[in-house]
Amino acid sequence: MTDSVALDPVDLHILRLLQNDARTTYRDLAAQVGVAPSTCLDRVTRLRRSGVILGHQLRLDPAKLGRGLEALLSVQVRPHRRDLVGPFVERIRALPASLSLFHLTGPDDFLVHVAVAGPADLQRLVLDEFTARREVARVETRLIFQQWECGPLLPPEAGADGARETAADSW
Amino acid sequence: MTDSVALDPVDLHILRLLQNDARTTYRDLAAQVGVAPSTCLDRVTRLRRSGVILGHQLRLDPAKLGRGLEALLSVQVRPHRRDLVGPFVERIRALPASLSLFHLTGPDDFLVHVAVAGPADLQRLVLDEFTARREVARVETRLIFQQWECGPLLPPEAGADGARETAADSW
DNA sequence: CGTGAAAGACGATACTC
DNA sequence: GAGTATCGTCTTTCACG
Repeated sequence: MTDSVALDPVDLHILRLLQNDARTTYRDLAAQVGVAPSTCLDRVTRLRRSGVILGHQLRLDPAKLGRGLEALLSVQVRPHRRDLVGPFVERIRALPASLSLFHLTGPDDFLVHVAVAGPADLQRLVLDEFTARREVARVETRLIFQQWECGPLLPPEAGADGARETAADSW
Repeated sequence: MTDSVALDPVDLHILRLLQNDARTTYRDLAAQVGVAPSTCLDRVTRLRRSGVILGHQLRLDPAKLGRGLEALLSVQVRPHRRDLVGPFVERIRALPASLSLFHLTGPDDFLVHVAVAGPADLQRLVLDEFTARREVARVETRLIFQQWECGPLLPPEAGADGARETAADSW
């Protein structure tokens, strides 16, 4: 289930192109990769079935939707027990302001990425939805100035090596 | 540019459906929304031009690509000057391990979401790409146990209200 | 601004090497 | 596993309401 999947250069090329534009047609894909369209379709189908491709997502601009202020909330849930954590997670996920939620190691248990209309909404969110809950011991709010998506996700060995295995040298 | 865009119920319905599956055909979209396929195409084209829809992205499973370990790195860049911050951002974005990068308020200036093969790679990443740089004053590493994507992003007033304006009451 | 039909393009399958 | 041909379906355009 969580096993790494064997990917050949054709798969990688396809993935790289699809990450630039997930709506590229199989014809264009085939032309750029240098194989037949049916091969592309076959590869993509296989990648979907094997779970490498989880789905297609629409990227929206929060600011254009009237959510110009984004923030990260570090949250301590105490006591950190399953019967409190489960409902907490579901509650946070259901908030319209929530974009994504992380369960982390370290002093703060959760990190919540939220998008709101402005400072007043953020204050209301923190007070009404977080600190108002008994299991929330602490909330630390950090505003997001700017945000960057990074290069396409590719296997570690993709590039030009294969020499290192588990990085057991370099000491 | 960063202005909020006026969206009618048809736009919102389309956005909600496309966020579930960005590859829904205009035909299915039309059937569910209750308008003609060509109208759907027109709306989506308009939403792309107005910048509400930034693009279509492929969601991949990092674990299936041999990147089973994800982490968040809080980074202090000191001194926090433009001539140091700019190159730092570009360097981090270019790392294969980087997924996304945030510039934040608070004691830690940046948060980096990374995906690596395992603990050894994470250690190497922190030592070679972060603490080795002179402008990086501090790095705090937190592992990601689990991660959730939250509900579709929609305008604040979408739902059932319109009563609150700037939340100036409730005190 | 939305609709409906027509033309071109695309995705998916079957067949062949 | 990869390429070619084909059919059914979808996307996209355009004139019209």
